[in-house]
Amino acid sequence: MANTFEVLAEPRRREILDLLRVCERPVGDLVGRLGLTQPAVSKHLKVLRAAGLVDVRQDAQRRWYRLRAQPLAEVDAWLAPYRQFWNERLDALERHLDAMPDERPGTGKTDGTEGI
Amino acid sequence: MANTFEVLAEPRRREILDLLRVCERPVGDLVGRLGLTQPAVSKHLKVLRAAGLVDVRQDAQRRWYRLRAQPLAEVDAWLAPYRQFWNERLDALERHLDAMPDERPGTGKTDGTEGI
DNA sequence: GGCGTATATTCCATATTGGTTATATTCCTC
DNA sequence: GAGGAATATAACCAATATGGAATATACGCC
Repeated sequence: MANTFEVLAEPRRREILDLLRVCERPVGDLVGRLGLTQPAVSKHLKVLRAAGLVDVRQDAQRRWYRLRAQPLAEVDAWLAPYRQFWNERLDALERHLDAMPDERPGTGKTDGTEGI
Repeated sequence: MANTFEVLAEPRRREILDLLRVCERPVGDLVGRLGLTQPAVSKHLKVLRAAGLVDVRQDAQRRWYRLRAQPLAEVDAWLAPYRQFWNERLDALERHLDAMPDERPGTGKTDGTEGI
């Protein structure tokens, strides 16, 4: 496993991250909210820990899990060049609309700078 | 499958997307660049197509595959709330470093307290 | 030290996936 | 219409991940 993308592929693990984004939580809390058995949750947490996506803090028998979002930056970085790509699509739509006979809702200004 | 995250979990599929981001390509081209067998590539393309991540255009026997980045916006949307999160961390680190008495690494001070 | 709680780990059965080989389909060219 | 190129599909195998039940471990408390 070890790869962030694979780790995120599991819906349950994304749920766990979503929960941990709100606050630090012990395993039992996650078990209750996810409707999974305790071993299943522990296993997912192990995977998340191995990927550096969560951190543990031990407090007696309880272990508080905390989000570490940093590895998600890797995903974000991979996504970055694509972002421009899907913006292009939107821009194309926009240009298309702009190119239409000047029927802009709102401003009637035509200063000629909109083609940029 | 069908879920964008799961589809992206495969390194080979991300490679395919990376290649298609550059330009539209026929299957054979991908086969050559990935060093995979043709059936393997076709399977990945099928998965990508099912997920709406690529589009096909038929031209005689050749099929040109093209990127459709839109589903990646879904991933981006999931990532959004986390983005703030990892910025916080960096900011915290920055504040931490700023708050330190001028003990920046590289100042040559050797009082032996840095092994923390 | 024994007990109960909270969590991790092991073992097992099942399911899915990615790859390979072989075959089918589609379309062009001769 | 026969042959060949480009791609898709089918059948099969090996590897792996997931979930559950049972068990082990760690810790605080009495």
